[in-house]
Amino acid sequence: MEISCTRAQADHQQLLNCKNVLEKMDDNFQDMTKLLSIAGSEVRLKILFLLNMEDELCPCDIADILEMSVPAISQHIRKIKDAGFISSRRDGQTLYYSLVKDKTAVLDAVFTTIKMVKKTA
Amino acid sequence: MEISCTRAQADHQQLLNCKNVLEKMDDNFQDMTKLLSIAGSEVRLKILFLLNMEDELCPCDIADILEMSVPAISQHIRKIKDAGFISSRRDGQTLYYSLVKDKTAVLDAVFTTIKMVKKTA
DNA sequence: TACGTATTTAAGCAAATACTTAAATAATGT
DNA sequence: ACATTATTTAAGTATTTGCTTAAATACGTA
Repeated sequence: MEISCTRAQADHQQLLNCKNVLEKMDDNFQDMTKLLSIAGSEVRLKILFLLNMEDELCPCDIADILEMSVPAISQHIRKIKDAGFISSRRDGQTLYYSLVKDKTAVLDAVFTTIKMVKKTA
Repeated sequence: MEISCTRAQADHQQLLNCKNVLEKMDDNFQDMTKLLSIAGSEVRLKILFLLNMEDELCPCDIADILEMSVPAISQHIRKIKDAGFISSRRDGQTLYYSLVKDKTAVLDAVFTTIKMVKKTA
C-alpha cells in the first residue's frame, strides 16, 4: 500500500486503481514486452519485416541482405525462435524460417507504419 | 554486392530487391527501432500504458504505482523524453508527463492487445 | 568414408542497461 | 535565508547484449 506521493492533489484512489489494472494484465505485459524487446533491435526488426514480406528466408539469405555475418544472424534468429515468434522448415541443408502469424499480429501495424512514405520536413 | 548464399535455388534477384527495399526505408527503421526499444522494457511499457490511460502523471505517481524508486522511474522517463515520446508540464514542484500522441500512434495497437482478455489454455 | 556446404553453438569481450545510493536543482512556504 | 518537497543527475556496479572467431553439428554427394 505505502503511497509515498504526498502532493495535496494526489488522487490515491486513482493510483490504487492503476495498480489493480496493471496487476490484472501482468501476463499480457510480460508477453508484449517479450515481443517488443525482440522487435526493438534494428537487425531483428528488419529480419521480422523481411519474413513478413517474403514469407520465408534462410539465415544465409538474411545475412546477405543485411550484410552481416551468418553467426550474428543465426544468434538473432535463435533469440526470435526461442521466443516463439518464428518457426523453421528444413529442406536439405537449408533451414527456412517464417513468422508465426498469430504471435506477431501486432507487428502488422508496425510494418505498415514503416512502409509509409515519410513527408520530408 | 558480394552475394554469399550459394544455394542452387537462391534467388539473387529477390535478395537484391530486399536490400533495395530496406535501404529505401532505412530512416523509418531507425525511428521505429527507437520506439520499440523504448517500449520493449516492461517498466517503460507500463509507463507508456499508464500515460495513455491516465493522460498525465508525475514521476512520483508512477513510482508509487509500479512500486519502484523515484530515481529509477526518473531515469526511464528521461530516456522516453529524450526520444521525444513524452512531454512535460510543470505545476509548482510537480512535473506532469504525457504521451506525444502522433509519435506513439503505433502503440495504440499494442495497448489494445494488452487490454484483451487472454483465453486461458 | 571423406568432403563441402548450411547452420548452430561456444567462448571471449566491449558496450549498453538498469538498478542503487548520494548529491544537486528547483519550487514553495515559513 | 532556511527548511521541505519533487525531481533530476551523477557515480558505481552487476547484468545483459551483440558482435567476433573458432569449433561443432547436420545434411548431401562423390
